[in-house]
Amino acid sequence: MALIAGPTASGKSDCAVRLALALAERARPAMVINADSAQLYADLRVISARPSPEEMRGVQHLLFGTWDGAQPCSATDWAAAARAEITRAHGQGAVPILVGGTGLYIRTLLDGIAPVQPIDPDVRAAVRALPVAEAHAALLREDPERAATLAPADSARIARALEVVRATGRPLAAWQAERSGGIGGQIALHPLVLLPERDWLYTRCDARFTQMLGHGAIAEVEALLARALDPALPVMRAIGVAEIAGYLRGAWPLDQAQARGAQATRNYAKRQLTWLRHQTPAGWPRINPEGSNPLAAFATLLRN
RNA sequence: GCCCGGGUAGCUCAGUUGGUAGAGCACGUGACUGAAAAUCACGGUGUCGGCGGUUCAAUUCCGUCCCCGGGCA
Repeated sequence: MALIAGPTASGKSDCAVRLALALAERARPAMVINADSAQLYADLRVISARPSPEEMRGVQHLLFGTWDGAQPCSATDWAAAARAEITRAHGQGAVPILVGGTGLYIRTLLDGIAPVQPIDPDVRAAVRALPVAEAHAALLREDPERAATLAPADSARIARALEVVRATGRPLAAWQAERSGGIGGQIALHPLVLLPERDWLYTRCDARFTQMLGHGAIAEVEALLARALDPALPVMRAIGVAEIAGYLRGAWPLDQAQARGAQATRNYAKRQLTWLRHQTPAGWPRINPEGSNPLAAFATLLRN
């Protein structure tokens, strides 16, 4: 299995397609599997920069736009879906090529994750309805050990820790002592991390968001808003949704929406770079995609 | 030309009854175990428009000049 990880706008989709075509030339079928938490959703074609049929160049692409926005996709959900596709590819003698920028998804697939059972929806709803300060206070009582390790403003992690103790009766740390579901030990992994230079990447982030606005992003967000989904859902929090929604409701002009969207894209790209630099095994090769040939990193895979 | 208001961090602005300054955002660095395009933590931003004067000490007071906005002519 090949893995191409990189921040937004780093050109990783194109790398994946080129690798797939190179493999096909050597009579080895290959398919691209999405490891991006936004490109997964059917509602986010333009705004997530999902590759177009032309960009796919005849290479089979899986898990792109296959998830309905009304349904949140957790890291475990994605890992299960990816595992199934990888198994099927291997069964066909094909090489799966994972592409994406969602570090937690990739880590969950390879290393597994704490086997916490699904949380009771009522418990989850109650916890998420709490203001952070109250949730933190509750966590100090119910799981003081975990509370001590979290910043009092870290709403997402505090809510997670709290829903886990409440729904399972065990603190999160107890669950996290174990990891399950990882396939990293069972596959031959050929990873590549794209670490572009900052200015180059930011310029591309800006250009990309501007381009989206001219290619149907506004209509796409309009259609998404018309579904009247829970604003807390992952689809609703994708970059560009809030920015364009503000324009549609008249809160700010289009150029503002563009500036905000580009800004959010850059901020996100920075977070991804930090993740990729430090959360990824040191042994994984890293390259600057600007001006270097990514296929060189897959020499052994292409030789076999 | 005259009268107001304003010139402080990359941006928007606060502030100092005279002891060389601060928020948000941007930016940088980092964290990351079932929402991760999420959620956080930390960090420095600096000729306080220029030049003079008063003062032990001026970003702050005074003078003058420049620039921006508004009004009057």
